[in-house]
Amino acid sequence: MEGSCVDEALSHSARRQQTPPHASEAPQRMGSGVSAVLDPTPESGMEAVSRKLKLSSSQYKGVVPQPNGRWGAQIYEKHHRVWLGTFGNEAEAARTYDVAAQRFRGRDGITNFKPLSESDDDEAYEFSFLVAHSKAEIVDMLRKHTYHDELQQSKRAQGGDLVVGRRTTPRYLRSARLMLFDKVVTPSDVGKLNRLVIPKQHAETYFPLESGSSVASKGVLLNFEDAGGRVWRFRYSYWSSSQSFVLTKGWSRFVREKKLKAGDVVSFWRSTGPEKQLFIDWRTDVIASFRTMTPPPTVNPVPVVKLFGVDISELLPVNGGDRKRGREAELFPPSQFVEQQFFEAL
DNA sequence: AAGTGTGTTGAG
DNA sequence: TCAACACACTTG
Repeated sequence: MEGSCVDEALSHSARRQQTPPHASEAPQRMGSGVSAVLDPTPESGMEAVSRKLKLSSSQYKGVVPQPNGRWGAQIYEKHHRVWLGTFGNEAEAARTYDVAAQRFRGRDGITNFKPLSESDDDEAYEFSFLVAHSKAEIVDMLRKHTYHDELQQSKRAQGGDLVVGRRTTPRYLRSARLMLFDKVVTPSDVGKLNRLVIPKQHAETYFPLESGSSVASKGVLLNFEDAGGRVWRFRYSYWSSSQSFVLTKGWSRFVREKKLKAGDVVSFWRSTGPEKQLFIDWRTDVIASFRTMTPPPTVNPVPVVKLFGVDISELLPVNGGDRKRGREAELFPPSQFVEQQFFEAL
């Protein structure tokens, strides 16, 4: 079987991109794999013996015709073909390939249709589901045609409501998280102004305030949970004088306690669940720590140990960045950020 | 017999 | 990396 090498570490890097480009349109073509375009004569029994039936190739990537008119799906990795099963219809085989492509090649793997899930949330969820399983497991589901069911089932299993009490929510959320945006903090973001400027485009997209309303000028209080499960509350408002969106009250405390420096990166996340809970995380300025470190520098500033239950500590330098994050690292929740770190580390 | 997936090759 | 093709092997 070719499935033996399937479980190696992910081979390709994935770039973070909100909307991966689609593969070209794939207009439906009916019919079986047997090309009969100009020969509608039904093959009956014996003619097939002498006639060499030409299999019509698939319009879909990763899909190959089978002699009986069905379709096979396959993906290549490391010189080897990984067989993904056979299917009665071409598009189904193509979707199967797509799933494998995402699992094997990351978010930006070329696909026939993806993203199928129209909502970002769904897509984020599906991706975390993929990464949470080994390649072999995914391939197995695909071959047995149970992938979709298992995905749904896992959604259902997660589906329970997270009761948000007055306190912190459970720090280990199972639900997938969607990265909203990163910001490299400027000197003024960590300086005396006690505010963080949210780039306008991101502010309007992710933290909309009714423009001109009193709410906008007075601001609203937003809660963000950090990797350690601690909740930070910031005032978020619009400063008309500078025409900018800012986090004010509460921000300086975050800067102080996290020892944020200019050049560090703050990232914002949102849970994909119905609660739309917000998260904040930060990481050190990779370039700066690269410069100041004495021993062979670590590539990864976040000493993530586990990724969706998969121990990747051997793949990542554990000595971490130059500033400690303590036990927070162990508690770092599943997230696309982690996925990116993971992919990029390989 | 029907269906599946591998061996192999050559193109890109 | 990818699909085309032939055919051995498996399954019902």
